[in-house]
Amino acid sequence: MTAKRANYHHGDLRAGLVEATRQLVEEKGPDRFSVSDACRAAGVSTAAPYRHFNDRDEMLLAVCSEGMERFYDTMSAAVADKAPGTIETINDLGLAYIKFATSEPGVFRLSFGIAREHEGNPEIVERGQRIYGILLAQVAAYFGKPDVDDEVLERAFPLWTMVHGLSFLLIDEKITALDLQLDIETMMRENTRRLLAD
Amino acid sequence: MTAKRANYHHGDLRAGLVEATRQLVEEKGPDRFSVSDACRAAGVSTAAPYRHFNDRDEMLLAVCSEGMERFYDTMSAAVADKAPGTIETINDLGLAYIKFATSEPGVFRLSFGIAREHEGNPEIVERGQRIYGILLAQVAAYFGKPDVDDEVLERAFPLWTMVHGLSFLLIDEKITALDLQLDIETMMRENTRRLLAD
DNA sequence: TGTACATCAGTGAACGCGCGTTCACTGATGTAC
DNA sequence: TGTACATCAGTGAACGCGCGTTCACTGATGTAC
Repeated sequence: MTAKRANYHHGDLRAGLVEATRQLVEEKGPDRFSVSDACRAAGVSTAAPYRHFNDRDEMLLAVCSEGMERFYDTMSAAVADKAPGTIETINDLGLAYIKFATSEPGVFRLSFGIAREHEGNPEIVERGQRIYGILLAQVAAYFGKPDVDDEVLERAFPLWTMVHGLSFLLIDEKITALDLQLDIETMMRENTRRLLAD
Repeated sequence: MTAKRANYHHGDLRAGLVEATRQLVEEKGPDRFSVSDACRAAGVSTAAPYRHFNDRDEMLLAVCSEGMERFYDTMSAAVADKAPGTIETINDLGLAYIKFATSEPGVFRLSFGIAREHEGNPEIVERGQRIYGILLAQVAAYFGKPDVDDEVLERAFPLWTMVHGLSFLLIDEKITALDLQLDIETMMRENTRRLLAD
């Protein structure tokens, strides 16, 4: 009874639902997530979310948004305290990208994959830009440029495609399916170097 | 009435349903496809597919399998009649990959993205290997190797990650979302070259 | 400090919907005689 | 060539299910007096 009384008001149901949603997105993928599942996980009635979200999609949006913030923090941390604009630092940034993708594939998909629903959402777009900005700044530093110019954009982009492609190949298990033996770290180091060469 | 009578037996409903499924996969994505939708599109009752498929997933599997065959043909055609093992040919192969992904994003996702359902399906795995084999053969030729050895595997893989990543960035519209101006062909040519250099 | 009251987060039941799949059936077609 | 019959691809109705969302409600909490 005390338990029941204590739970009538949840405390922070919004956060609880976002966390439940995040976990379900990881378990089942963004498309298989259901509001009912999240309610079950959070231990509330199926009507409860509508005090905090307009609809199902807003719940996913919240997970996406928080996920991207976490992604930004991870990426920032990967370059903090390191010599800016070196191949090693840029490579570490790429490895951080891949690590996030493989440790939170559901959130990664939601943020960097199909996002029909959030397409053009300015908050999401802005977060994406800030994350990409970390790479741009490093590549600018590598080429000794004070600003991000066209050359920096041209040289940074292929680095993104490589870690992005590798992330998807890993989380979609293509590498194990094709039974490819490869040392990700070595592969990354060599090819980050190649992509930055002339 | 003639029409009705003519349609009672469909002729080739299996093919009709696969094509309807393929179109729906393109329109809505593999996850939003429904059997009912496909039946509506093919103009048959919802029970009809079960004469040709065991369940919903087998319909998607058929689309995936046929899609991969088409993908293989496209990739083969991209290198046929071209000097094997040159940067240009390898680059053309990459461009063909990207072109397939962008022209049939639904099928591409079904074949090269999340494929939980078809994971480990030997037919699908074999088709994947054959497709990747085209690249491996070209890279072996580039390095003047008679067979695919470890070095070939190491050098081919980053080429795959690049086109794979670029494909997803294109079909998920990350490039337009971040408002990146870039010439795909130039970007590809330069970086295929870089990835094949020492 | 104690009481009355406004607020509003969560309930529980219900809604209409589209889904995947099953079922007994029907009628077009091909084949044997 | 004409007829009887077996085959089996497609029908139409129904099933149980879980979904997203709405609704009038309830009861815990904070605040004014």
